[in-house]
Amino acid sequence: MKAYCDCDFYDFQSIESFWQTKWLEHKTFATEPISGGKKKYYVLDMFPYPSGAGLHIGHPEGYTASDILARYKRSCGFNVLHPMGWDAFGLPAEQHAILTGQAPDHNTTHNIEHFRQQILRLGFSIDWDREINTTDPDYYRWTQWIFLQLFKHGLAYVDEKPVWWCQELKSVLANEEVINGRSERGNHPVERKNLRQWVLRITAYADKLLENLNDLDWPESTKQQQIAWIGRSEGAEIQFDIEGHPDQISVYTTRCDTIYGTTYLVLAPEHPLLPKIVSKSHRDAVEHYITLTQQKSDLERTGLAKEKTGVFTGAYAIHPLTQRSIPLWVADYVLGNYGTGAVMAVPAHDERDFAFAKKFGLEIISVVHPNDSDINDPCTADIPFCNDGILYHSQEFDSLSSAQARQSITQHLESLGHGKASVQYKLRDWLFSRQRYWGEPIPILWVREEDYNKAVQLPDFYFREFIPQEPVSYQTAGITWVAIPLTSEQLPLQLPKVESYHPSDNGESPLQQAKDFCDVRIHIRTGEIQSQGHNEHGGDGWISARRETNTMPQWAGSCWYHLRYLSPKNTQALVDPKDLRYWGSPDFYIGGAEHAVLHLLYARFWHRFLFDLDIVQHPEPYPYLFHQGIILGEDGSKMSKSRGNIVNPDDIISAYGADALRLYEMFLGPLESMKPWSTHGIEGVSRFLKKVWRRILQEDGKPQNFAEKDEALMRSLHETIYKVTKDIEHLRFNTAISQMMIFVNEATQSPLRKDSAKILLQLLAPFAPHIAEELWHRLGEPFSIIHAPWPQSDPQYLNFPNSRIVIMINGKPRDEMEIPLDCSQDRAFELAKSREKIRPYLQGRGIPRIIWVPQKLLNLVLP
RNA sequence: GCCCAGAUGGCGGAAUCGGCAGACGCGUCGGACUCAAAAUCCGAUUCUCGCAAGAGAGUGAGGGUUCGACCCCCUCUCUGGGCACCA
Repeated sequence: MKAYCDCDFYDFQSIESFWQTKWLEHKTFATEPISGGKKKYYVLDMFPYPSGAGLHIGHPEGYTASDILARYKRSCGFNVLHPMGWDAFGLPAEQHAILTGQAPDHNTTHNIEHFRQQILRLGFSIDWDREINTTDPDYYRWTQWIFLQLFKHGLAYVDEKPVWWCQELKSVLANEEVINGRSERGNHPVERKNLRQWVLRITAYADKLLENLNDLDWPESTKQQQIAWIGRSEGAEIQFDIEGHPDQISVYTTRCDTIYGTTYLVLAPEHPLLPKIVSKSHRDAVEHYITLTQQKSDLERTGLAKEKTGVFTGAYAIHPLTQRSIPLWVADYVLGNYGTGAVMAVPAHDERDFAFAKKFGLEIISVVHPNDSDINDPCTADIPFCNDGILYHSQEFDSLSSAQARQSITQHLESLGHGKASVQYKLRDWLFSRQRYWGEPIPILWVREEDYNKAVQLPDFYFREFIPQEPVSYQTAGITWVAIPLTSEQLPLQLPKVESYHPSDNGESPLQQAKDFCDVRIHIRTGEIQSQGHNEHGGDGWISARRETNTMPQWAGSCWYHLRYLSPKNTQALVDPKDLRYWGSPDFYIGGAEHAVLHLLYARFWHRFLFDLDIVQHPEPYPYLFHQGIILGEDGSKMSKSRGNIVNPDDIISAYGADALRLYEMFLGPLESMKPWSTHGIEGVSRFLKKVWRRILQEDGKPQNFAEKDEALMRSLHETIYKVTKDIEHLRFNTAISQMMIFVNEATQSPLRKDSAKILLQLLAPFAPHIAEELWHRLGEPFSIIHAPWPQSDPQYLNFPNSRIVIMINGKPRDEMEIPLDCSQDRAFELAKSREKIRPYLQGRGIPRIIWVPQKLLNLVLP
């Protein structure tokens, strides 16, 4: 086999495919055994969803950045793990299946193959032996296993609640998947629907997820988004008695300092007490209003048109501190699923209450005024005073600050048995089931309650392994069904074959069609599962069961994939503890900012849960996270089919080569910024690569006759080593490339030693690995360039005896001079005074004030 | 409305412990090579005035601090992202 590609010009096509083949055959980027004792470095990319459209131009951006780091760290002597895999469950493959009738796994396999080929063409230093695929039963077996652990610990339950339903996708969606009343995928309208759903109790982790954010080295904006999404607020729950009624209304408020300004209460239309307390004369109006609200889409209800609506219930509550009677209203500006679904309205100090009170002519009482101004009459003001201030009209709490009053009033209410401090979150539990085919089957069997109760009494009940303390159950058609989890040995629960992938309109999954799969009988002592259709067994120990037919959402597989890369083939555990101890957390995690509250929140939740189970050692999955910026179209707008400004990576690779594409995406600008693509721009880096080629090889492809000495280049070379190294460490790839361009420009006009040329190739190798590897071998060096130790800059070439300083007059640069490094201020002034350009400024002007910054500047400030 | 990020030549972007603004690349202009073109190489390129030497202005707008501000402070405008009746 050839040692290198052996073309006489820079034939990037042949060179790139030559080295890609060689790297693959030699497993050049396979991790070393963990027993080797080397320090580890784990570089993780957000793995792609293998869509039918193939790689887009944004993929190589993040992947090149991580690859530069991976290659650099290898040269620095680290044992590097840089894996790749496929997040392959999800709607598009299923929609393709519906259109073509082909099984989704068929299409998925095809797409993965395409993605892999495209990624291979970019020359990333990936350990392909660790490739994972979330749709592989050997992978999703462990996704199901983690679900069962959640189930066992009471964190997975079934609920029948209004949920987001997308008629177009024929599936429910999580809160996080609904954007402005439309589906995150496909931008279809969504509506509320009551359905039985699996839900994960992520709210139980709200505080942990919030607190741990402090310890993460993440982009601040992403942390802020998660903080906002979790939406913790501290306040008080306050109980209001109802006139002539035994029940109490509990409200939640963060402003209990304004309680003396409460002039009415508002219940959400969904509030369970509403039908009980509404007065006879108002019943029709209230019922009509509730119906009206239910017909409204959520967009109408919470959308931009925020005209307040509502009706009086005819009932009155009693203010717990003043004993005043205050009217009870129902209005849809109060949400049923936040807080207690009821609020105390303080129109003087809340914009929404103010607007409502104005519209319906309700009373406005001001009880807080600003620290530093007179009291305005809030009844005539245009806007309420919503800031903290000083209390008045508040009995014994007058003249307290809002913050003091919140404490005192909460305590006072508590002593009266009318309230207590309370913490609320915006975060809702994670809706975890989908009525789709192409997802992980939920490994649950449903049995009748009476069968369940008998079974759990048995000492040898087979399914005890993942049983929760409180059974999970639901009722339908008068029958109560209880969930029985599969055991570890029964995983993976594989997707059954079905005739049609069409979802139904009624929220049933396509798995429902697979009768043999759904209708089974189980043996409660042996765990044996049979389909109902054949082998009529009957008899002792057998009970009939129905499979859960919902599947998991796409986010499930990506919640723990960072762990599977560590032991991708392990059949005993999701990750081998020995591998986990060695590799730990990813040292670098890069991906798009669009996952700020989806994948990144869900994965933190699952990982933290695994931490609490003692399965992982670090509470957070991704201690260090980076978002690459979006690459826009040449016109500066987002790339899209409709704009016709999409740049296809395959075309670029064919025209300029993978090295040029990699280099260009890194040269475009800071990694984290949004930046527009430019076809002219890539020609610039392509020229640079050709220039490197010509500086190292003659026209016949043989090495140049290198110089014996290149002292003149030494400073530039060592500055380049220094700057490229520092820039890689700080992910400033654009300026690293600039520095290499500067060096090559200088080396083009000056003698160059072979050793210096080799250093240049090493610095270039992480960015443009194919050309670097090719030239490296033409200079007679052994395979592979990444095994050569990273060059060190020699300080003797960076320090000079003299410094060039700027002389300024009144802050304006007028001259410069070279002086010794240790030059004193007086000496510098003497030298400056006598200079021709400076002398005229000083004549007849008295003694200047001198600003002296050693080694930088001398500023003479004239009186 | 609220939160976060940003605004620098014709274009992408450099330069932030407060110390020569415009590195590097693109584009443009001029030149070399060529019969010619491509490729390559050399030079110029923030704006205004000037033949030049040089002078003045200049980092979204306005103010402030400082000997000195793209950088720090205040106010505003615009752009991108997120949240949005969460009491």
